[in-house]
Amino acid sequence: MINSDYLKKLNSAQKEAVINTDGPILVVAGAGSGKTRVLTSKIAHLIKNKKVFPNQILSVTFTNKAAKEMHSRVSLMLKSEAVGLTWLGTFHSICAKLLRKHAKAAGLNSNFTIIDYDDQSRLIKNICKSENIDSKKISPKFILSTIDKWKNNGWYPKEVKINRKDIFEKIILPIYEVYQKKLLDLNVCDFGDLILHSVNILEKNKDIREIYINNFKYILVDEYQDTNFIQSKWLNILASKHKNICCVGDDDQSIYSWRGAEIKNFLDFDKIYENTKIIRLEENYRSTQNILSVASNLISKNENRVGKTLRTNSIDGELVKLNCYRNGKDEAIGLSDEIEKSIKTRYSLNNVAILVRAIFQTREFEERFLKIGLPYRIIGGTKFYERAEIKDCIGYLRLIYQEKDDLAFERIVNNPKRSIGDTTMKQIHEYSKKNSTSLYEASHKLIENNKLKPKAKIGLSSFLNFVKKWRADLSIKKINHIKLLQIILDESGYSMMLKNKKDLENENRLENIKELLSAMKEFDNLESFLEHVSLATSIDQDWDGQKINLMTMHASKGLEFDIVFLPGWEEGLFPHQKSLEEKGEKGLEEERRLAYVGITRAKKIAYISFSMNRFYQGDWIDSIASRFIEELPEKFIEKNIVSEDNENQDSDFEFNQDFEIEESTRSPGWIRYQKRLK
DNA sequence: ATGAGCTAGCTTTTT
DNA sequence: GCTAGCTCAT
Repeated sequence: MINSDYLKKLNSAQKEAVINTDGPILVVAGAGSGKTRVLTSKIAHLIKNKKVFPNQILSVTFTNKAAKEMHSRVSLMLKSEAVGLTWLGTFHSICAKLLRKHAKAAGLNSNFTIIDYDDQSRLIKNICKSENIDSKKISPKFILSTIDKWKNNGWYPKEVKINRKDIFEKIILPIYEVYQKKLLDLNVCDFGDLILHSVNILEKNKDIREIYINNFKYILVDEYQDTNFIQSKWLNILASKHKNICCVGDDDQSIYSWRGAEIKNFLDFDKIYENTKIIRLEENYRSTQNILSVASNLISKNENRVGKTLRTNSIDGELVKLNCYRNGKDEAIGLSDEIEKSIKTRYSLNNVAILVRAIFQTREFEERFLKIGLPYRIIGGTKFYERAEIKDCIGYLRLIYQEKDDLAFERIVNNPKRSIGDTTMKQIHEYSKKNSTSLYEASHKLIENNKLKPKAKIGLSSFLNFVKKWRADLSIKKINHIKLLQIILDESGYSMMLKNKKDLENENRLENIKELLSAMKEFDNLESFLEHVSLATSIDQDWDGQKINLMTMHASKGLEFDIVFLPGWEEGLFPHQKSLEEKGEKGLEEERRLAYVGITRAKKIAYISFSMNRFYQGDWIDSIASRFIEELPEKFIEKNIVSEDNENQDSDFEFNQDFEIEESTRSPGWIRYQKRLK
């Protein structure tokens, strides 16, 4: 009975994690130990063997990608039985769903809009202006991060406990108060609100709480080490009745403390839940023994961790390679030469990754790859839905969908230009404030009352007429959301504006809009598309073709590659100076975990490198090898010493810095580059 | 209402 | 050294 197909593929620890369904369980899942397999098998097991209804299982992840991955894997196992897994999603999407059902209890309408950082920032700036707070003294960014911190602590304005040591907090608190009120007025939520309101509703309303704590017989949580206070509270409330909560995570991969994640949730799980069963997944299915040894050795330098020993049945494989370069450019050259000479023929470029600490580090490699014609893709960077042109499109759609959406109104009313400047906007704002109406409504009234300058009046009324027309297109003519956006782009003159400026950037923008239009096809209607957009950051990366992957180590979590390059291991850069300055020893440990994440992405070969000199923020700086390099176990490392200079053996190693110029100019990539020039 | 000119800041960023 | 964001002048 229990030996169903999906159980046969599991090792004993994994199986134990799957079949122990009842009571609190903490699965300590080392890198590459098959935690997603455990989670998905567990869902299958609950439905198939325990006869649990899919909608009684709450499965939470942090990213859309992870949720999608889980869903598709479960679907593969269960086929049609997986239908009805309605509560599988990210913290934010599940909270949004819950909140839409009970919006009234939080003082919202169920059609509230979820706003992003940009909108938040604009709101804060507006508030600072009207409250006469100099935004040079306290940046909106800082204000928002403080508010976010408070929300992560579960504090509404009234509940904030000011940190007396922080001189800014007492200035920020009144802003928070106004901000929070403004959000309700506008019928919008920021990301923090989704969870904060949800917790609040569950706490304050017994009837609503009962619905969910009865319904969620089983709760599964992915990446538990990344939860913050309010998220864990939310889980604790929901698990309070059945206590069948299974959290999976790896304390060694906790790299988001700066986003409010508290490993404490993970480390103290068994203190919160009596009789917690702790299961360790220590068998690694990803990396070679050598790679694993290096990673394990490094992470063992951390004090603050549960502690585990990863094993593998895999071969020792190649030693982890450690290279020193003269400068950043040489590093890029050396690395690309290695790819050309020995990697490219044996591995798919899709299985090669360069993982960096900070995103700007990718530039050096990009330049090199462009020069020698190696294809690459950058993962991360500016998010698709954060691009200006995409936000403009969404702004139009949002305003059409919801008249009250002042933030959308502000964004697009003068874009493309309709001669609506600051003066007009000020008038609209004042009117809307005085009469408590939306900006849209206020504009109407101002035109009716003939209060505007002629030029502005023409621009504004044509804009309003278009909006009215588009709304009719949507609600009366029942035009679908894709066609609607095309009409908008056409009639508003937005497309024209982009087409008229003929440069690469605008061509890119048009491309992006095309991509947006095609992404919209996945959704049935405008409403579901807008919900998706507000909770999504990127549309699926193109995995077409063979390309080297460039990304930050943060972005690489959860991924794996045959070949991994880890350049830039220099003091100041990695571990990053700021991290040490702000968080001291704790910061250092998090950086070390980041190194651990980086190394454990590699399946076959890992290359670590640093350079003696780097052009950084406009200056050449001498750099020294990262302290992490000294922590690497010599036994599993191959130092590429080209030099005969052995004098300083004790004070670490010396690398030959005298690369001959010809060496690099004769590289395969260079030759190809020369050929292309002809 | 657009652009020149200046200043500040410069880590990561699952949602 | 680069660039985003702001101010001030046109």
